Amino acid sequence: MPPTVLMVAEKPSIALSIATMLSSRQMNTRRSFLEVHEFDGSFRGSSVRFKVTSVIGHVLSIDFPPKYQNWDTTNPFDLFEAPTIKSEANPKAHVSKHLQQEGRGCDYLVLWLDCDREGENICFEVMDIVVPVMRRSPAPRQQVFRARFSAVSESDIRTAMSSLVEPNRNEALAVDARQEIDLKVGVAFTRFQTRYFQGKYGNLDSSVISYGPCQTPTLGFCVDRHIRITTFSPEPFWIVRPHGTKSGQQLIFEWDRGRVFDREIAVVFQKMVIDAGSLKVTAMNKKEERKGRPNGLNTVDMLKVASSALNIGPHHAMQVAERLYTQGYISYPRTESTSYPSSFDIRGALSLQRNHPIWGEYAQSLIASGSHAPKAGVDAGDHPPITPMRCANEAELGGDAWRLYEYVTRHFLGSVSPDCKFTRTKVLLSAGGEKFSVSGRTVTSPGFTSCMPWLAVADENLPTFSVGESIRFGEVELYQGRTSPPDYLTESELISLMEKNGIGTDASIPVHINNICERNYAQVQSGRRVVPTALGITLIRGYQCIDVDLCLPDIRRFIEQQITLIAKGDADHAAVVQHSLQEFATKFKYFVTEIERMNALFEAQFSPLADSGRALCKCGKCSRYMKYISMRPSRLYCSTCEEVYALPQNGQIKLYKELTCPLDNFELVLFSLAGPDGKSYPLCPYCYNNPPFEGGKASAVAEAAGKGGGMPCTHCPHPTCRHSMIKQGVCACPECDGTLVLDVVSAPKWRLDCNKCSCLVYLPHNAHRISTTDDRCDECGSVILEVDFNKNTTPLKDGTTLHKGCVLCDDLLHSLIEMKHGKSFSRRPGSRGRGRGRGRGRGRGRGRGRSEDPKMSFRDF
DNA sequence: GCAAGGTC
Repeated sequence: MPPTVLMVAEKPSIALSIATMLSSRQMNTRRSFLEVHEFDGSFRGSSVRFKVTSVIGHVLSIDFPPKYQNWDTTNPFDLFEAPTIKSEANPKAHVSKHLQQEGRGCDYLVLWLDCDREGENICFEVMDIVVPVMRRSPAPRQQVFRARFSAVSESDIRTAMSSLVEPNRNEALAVDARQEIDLKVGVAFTRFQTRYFQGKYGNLDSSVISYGPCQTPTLGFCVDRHIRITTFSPEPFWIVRPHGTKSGQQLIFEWDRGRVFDREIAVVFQKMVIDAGSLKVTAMNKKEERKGRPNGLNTVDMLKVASSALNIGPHHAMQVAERLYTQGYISYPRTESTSYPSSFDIRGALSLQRNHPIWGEYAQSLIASGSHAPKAGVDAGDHPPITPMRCANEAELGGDAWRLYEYVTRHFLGSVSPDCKFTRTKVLLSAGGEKFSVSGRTVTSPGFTSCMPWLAVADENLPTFSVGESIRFGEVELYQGRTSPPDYLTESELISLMEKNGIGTDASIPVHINNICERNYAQVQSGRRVVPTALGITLIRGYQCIDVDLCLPDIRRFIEQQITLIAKGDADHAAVVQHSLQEFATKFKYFVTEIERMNALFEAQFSPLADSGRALCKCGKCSRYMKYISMRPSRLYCSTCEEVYALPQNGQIKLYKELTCPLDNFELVLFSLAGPDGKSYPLCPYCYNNPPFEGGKASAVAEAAGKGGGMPCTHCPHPTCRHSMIKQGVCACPECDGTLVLDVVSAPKWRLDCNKCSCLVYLPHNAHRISTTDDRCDECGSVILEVDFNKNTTPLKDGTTLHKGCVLCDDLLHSLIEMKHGKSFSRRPGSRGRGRGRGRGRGRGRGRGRSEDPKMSFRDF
């Protein structure tokens, strides 16, 4: 067996390119969790087996340990000093397992991650996983190499392969530092603000009042513009405008002073001009000018055009572009570069378009002309600019995909076309000592504007003038205008501002814009203008009152500049993190002490919880009605106790028959998800927020109830309450480790709902009543159901309606059930007489502790 | 329920 070299790229597409190039297309591709391309070759003088695969971006992502996940018990300030953990970023993709499998026993590891800081960081994630499982070689031999390439081109890849280096730990550490700072700062501020303001106001309409060093300055830009608009006071101005006719053409001469803001002065100028009687031509100049062809197209520019010209938002534009890419219509759509690599085959790319019904002829003319040097542009060292890779027509792509493809193609054609050339003629004139001008232009060669007609330069005809000539004018108009406020930022302008200020990256800019919209801080309105909401404005004005740094782009710059010290090796990772966090912790502390100033702004804008919502159910502590606040996040508020009770989201909440929880006397509510298959379950507002059975496995049950920590009755291990999982649970879910619970309000389409996943089991639908009993099935241990069939439709022989049986083992019942959102629902063989009886009826009351998992399950088998 | 960064 020859030695093996494992090579890892940042994404599957690059692994494929690298393998294709290095193997001269002679590789075998197999599919594990991700694709692996194998071929034989030579490495450092010996014959080896190459395996090329990839990760999918970061393998790991940073978070706080579980102990710090509880919003109630964690003081946000403690987060600054809390430990952090890294866990698999996307557990479903099994990237870590994939790397271990492919790395086991390998002799060399070559890292082909993108050549930026994030890529360098991923190198170390990969090394941490792969190195421990590699074949151990004699001590001094280097086993891990870094390939540095500036483009995914054959020449670059081969050069990189022959000049391998070592991964750069400092750059990786810089990213680690950014991750930790972003996490701690973002989460601390977010949790504090959310708790503080949601505990006071009922109409904020956002599930979370988030803060982040990118999203908040992004919102800041929008609110800045809003403030400029609302504080704008228009001013009148005046312009002296002589009108004249020359060779039968009407002309308006342009005043050299532009605008004058004092009417009396403007009147004086007007009189001087009128008194002069005519305009004298003082000079004429004629210049060749050009409008430059565009650079190669990068992501940010594509997003800007998509938003401003195609009315496609950045988020959607990226989705469309990615689909075009995976279908082979355009090149990789995420790049910062606007310069074509020297190896780029412009002729070939043009050739692909030569038969296109719309621009085929134009492409042919470019090929024929033989001159198509693009502008220099910027090479960011990542991917080439976005270009078409296949010829396509509207019928094939349709809708937004076609419009985006058309733009990409026209932009490409434009970028390899000549500039647009025109002649500008400017005539200078004077009258009464005041200077005027009039200009015209004639396009001499449209160049790239032929295929990008929206950028075309229009001809402006001008009659012939000669120096010294006098032009009699007709009216000398005193035009009055008013300065007008700027408009809200267009999405495209916002992207430019973010890019200019280093907020986000090409990939994350659309995410940040999306974030501020999702949090109801801003809305994209007509003309794709980003208009901040009352919530967004109030937040930013609040930061401006307390600590303006918090919403300025400088906050991101500060972090970037700090971590650059690490990347360059000028400062120690731990020292920089420590110092930055200290700075932010101080800001956080100050923010907390001054929050009342921000609150004053909220008070003027939003309604207190006590005035919000409608009375719904009674509090178990004070027996008064609590208010249900339907605004996001929906919750219950007891104004007597001044307590907020969280509820499950995105469904309906109703009072549940005025039933009360035996543990705390709170009235139960019923939660239902929308739709015909939306499950519903009862919950006690108090227990939901304070799961009663603490310690041991019972708290694991509460935790399992979902990320919000809420514990509805369908998870409650109460032994005798008729709404508990113990009383209403029937059997284990066949799809997950949850329990199927009778949905008590599902009549007439009776069913069991899993208390964890979306699995549903429809019971006989012609039943008058279905209920759980205290009996269990002898065969499988499931709870016996009692079904009272409808008199007219009963399937029972003698017309009787009452039937008891097990949903799994009773032939009649099992034949009448139907499963939704699950694969199969049947009794597993060989289960007779085991296990199933435990749990039910053995739970104990709140606080007394439990020793046994009350959940019924098949899993013990 | 929380950040920002990769990528699908």
